[in-house]
Amino acid sequence: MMPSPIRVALIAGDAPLRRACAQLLSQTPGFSCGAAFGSAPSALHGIAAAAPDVILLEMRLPNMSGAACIPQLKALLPNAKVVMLTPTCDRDLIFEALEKGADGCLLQHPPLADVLRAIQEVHAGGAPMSSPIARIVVQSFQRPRLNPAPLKNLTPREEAVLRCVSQGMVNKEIADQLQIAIETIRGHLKNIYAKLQVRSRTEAAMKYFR
Amino acid sequence: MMPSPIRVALIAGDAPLRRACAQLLSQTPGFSCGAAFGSAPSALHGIAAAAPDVILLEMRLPNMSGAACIPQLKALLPNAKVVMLTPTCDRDLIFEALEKGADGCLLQHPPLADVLRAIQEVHAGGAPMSSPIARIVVQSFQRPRLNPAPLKNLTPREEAVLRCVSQGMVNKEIADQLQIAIETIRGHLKNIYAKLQVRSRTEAAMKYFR
DNA sequence: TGACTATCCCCCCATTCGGGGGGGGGCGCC
DNA sequence: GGCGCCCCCCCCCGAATGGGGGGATAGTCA
Repeated sequence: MMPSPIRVALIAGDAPLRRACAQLLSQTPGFSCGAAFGSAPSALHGIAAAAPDVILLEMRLPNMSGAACIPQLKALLPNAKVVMLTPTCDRDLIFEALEKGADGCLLQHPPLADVLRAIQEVHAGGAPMSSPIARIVVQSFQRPRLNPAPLKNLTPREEAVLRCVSQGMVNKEIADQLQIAIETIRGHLKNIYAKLQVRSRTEAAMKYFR
Repeated sequence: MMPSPIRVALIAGDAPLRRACAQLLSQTPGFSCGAAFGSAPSALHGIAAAAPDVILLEMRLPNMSGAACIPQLKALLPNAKVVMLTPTCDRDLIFEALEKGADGCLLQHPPLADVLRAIQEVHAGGAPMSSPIARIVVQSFQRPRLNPAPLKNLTPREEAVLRCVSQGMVNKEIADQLQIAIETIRGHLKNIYAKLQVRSRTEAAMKYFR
């Protein structure tokens, strides 16, 4: 028996892209193109009726960032998955989209065939990303390793103190925890502030946990 | 003309897994299994000689977290790509690996065939991830939006104050910035502490930004 | 040996902070 | 009109904080 096709909605300002996707989806078994919109407002008005499983959303829409309307789409269709189509590998665009709730992110330029696999993948609970985008996303996790560098000149003891500070402990509690005098804590803190170029424990804690 | 095969090194404590991978790699055109190690120390000693393009690294190694030796591997072989094999979708394991510099992350249990595609992908500059892992990674970007929920009971003004606090400002600076009296800041802070169940600005800042 | 650093401890002092009161004005809802 | 909430301002007080000194010990390294 045939599984019911995945209903896909398209939101893209780029008319050729929209037509190409719609045609591809209509012609491929297992997929159906429920609706296609050229702008965010028209999509927000009409998409609920289409009840798509997956929404293909172009990043650059007229008058509006594609990412900006993800929350509204999710509000209308909490179970729909949103796959972004981005023209470039701009980090900010990608991160904005992911933060707003995108479930996947594809480069819209290259082989449209990948779109079909991505739709299946996102519908199955995955998070399809084009290779360069996945790379950017993964690298964003490594960035935090560039930060510890500046605070690597902290001595082990100072780091321990800072860790306590970043947990919200007051000096007395830190002294207690580390089994040293409170005056020592204050001494370490002075050094930490100097090395981190900050003026307060809160600032230091934020630098530590960025 | 035949492109030179991708040289792969294996580091896995799980002997059956290691054997299965090695066999698969040896038998598949375009791949070669340059070396296989059962532990981190043996790998760190012998892997340079193998000069692999891609390193398959099991997360759970005897005596050592697999992620922990990524930096050393990268130091020995700066151009090698590291693909982690994880037995579970444990968020902490995954994030640790990515932070230490892993270039990809696969579930080791299911179809080993994916491994071949992942190796090609990572070698081509991508960041292969199994679906559930990609999903976790993507969701981690949305976490920042899930956090504001608990502190959603903050009034707009309180949130503004807290944002300033989390930037390390002292009360006077906040009062300045928001153009209100310092006493008002202190008032807002009292409410913030009560709502967030904390006792200090540092604790509040950490809750706001964790 | 001396220079250097990490760790630990102590002093003083002005400022800030946290916690406890007390107000007033505005806005929306029942 | 009352009631609750938000935003704003003020008081007091003790404790914590930050910033400035000082010094002791031990280990490393050249």
